[in-house]
Amino acid sequence: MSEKSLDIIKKGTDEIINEESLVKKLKSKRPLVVKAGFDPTAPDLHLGHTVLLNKLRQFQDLGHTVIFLIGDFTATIGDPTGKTELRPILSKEEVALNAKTYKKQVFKILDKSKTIIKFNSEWLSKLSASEMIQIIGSYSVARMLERDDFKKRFKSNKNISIKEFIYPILQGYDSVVLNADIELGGTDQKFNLLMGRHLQSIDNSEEEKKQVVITLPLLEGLDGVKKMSKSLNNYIAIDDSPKDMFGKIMSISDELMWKYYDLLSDISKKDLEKLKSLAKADQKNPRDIKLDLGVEIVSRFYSKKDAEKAKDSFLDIFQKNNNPEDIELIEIANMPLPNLLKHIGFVSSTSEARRLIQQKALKIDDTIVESIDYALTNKTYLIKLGKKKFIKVKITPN
RNA sequence: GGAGGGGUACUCAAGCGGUCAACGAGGGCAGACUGUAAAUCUGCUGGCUAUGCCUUCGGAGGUUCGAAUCCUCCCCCCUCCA
Repeated sequence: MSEKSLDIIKKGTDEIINEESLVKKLKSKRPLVVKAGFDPTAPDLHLGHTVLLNKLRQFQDLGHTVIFLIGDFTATIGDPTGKTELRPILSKEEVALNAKTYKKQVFKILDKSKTIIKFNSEWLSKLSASEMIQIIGSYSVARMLERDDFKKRFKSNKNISIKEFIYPILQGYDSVVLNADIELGGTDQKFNLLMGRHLQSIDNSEEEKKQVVITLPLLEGLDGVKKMSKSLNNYIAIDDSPKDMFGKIMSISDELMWKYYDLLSDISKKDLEKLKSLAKADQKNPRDIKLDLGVEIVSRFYSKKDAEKAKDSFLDIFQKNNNPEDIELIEIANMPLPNLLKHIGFVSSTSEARRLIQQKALKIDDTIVESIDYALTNKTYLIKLGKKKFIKVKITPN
């Protein structure tokens, strides 16, 4: 192992437990088993996931094997992290379908030849009750309550299901089964990741038996406060079109931009500091720095050309206030405006459409619509709702 | 098993027989200002065939001219005791 590979691994991590052990493992020269768990729901990968995926990719490039673990069994329990709601249990078919989507998206980043996809139902669903009890018996309630989330809920008299105690234990047990050398996860997963170490060392407490835990910073979503996630709808999906991706990046706050640079861009710490000071000294407009970030990120998932195009189109629409040139055209039968807006999916109810019209958010052919009763005739119209939604509608006779 | 407290819209949280589609805060959306940034100001924030109608206050019944508000049963959460 070279010093360099350790540097690569360490870059952008939050914590490594423990580093000494990591060095030892890397020195062994054998391909290490690097595990990371994923939820079988919500297969829409977003930039938050890419922080982790990029790190996995680095391990692959250094010759190690990644186990992409789909927690189809544990998902039926519900991870206590953050929100408490129990998730709906997915059918086998749904899980398979989601896994397929994962594969499609995840190999935009990971090296297929060095990735093993596993489902933890493979072994967890076969555990007998006594085996299960044996495993969970190795941990105590007191230690469970060390976990911040549990501690808080316990203190404020919120419900904690016993089931939730089992989740981290099973996740840790996955590491035992897979013989994981290293497990990666977000900082919010630290407790769960450490559980792997605990379980791996029950029979043999040598440090070498334990997986190295590497936590990565969480990426805040577009709101700049909460973790990027699909359920909060504050995410930039890997699958977003170049335009959408670019637009979303431009909508983040300046403050958040630096974090995105740090976690998502290839820029060196030094260059980043330089950019920051330039911005601070008013020598460079933060907006332009953000434009560059947009181009860099979009380029990663599409081509440089696509990224530049997205940028140009962005500037054209929002700086020069032009309409995009490639607006979709649909044919539709004539109907009252609120219904039409609902029909084309711009709003979820006619009531919402009415409200928006009253608030002057609707433009037809670049003119604000003043009345809900505005009637369309058999022509083609350019409809703009809010700042972002455009569509051309050709009204056909009923 | 016993005693008590509680379940209200996306979240928190008022209301405790009519004026409640439900105060307030947060969030979200739209408008103004801008750099689709932040900050700020304004409005909106159940649905519909829409100045009216329909459905919401854990669930099911009931009392009443009228219920989120009262009664009965059930479900769930919390606290204390066992």
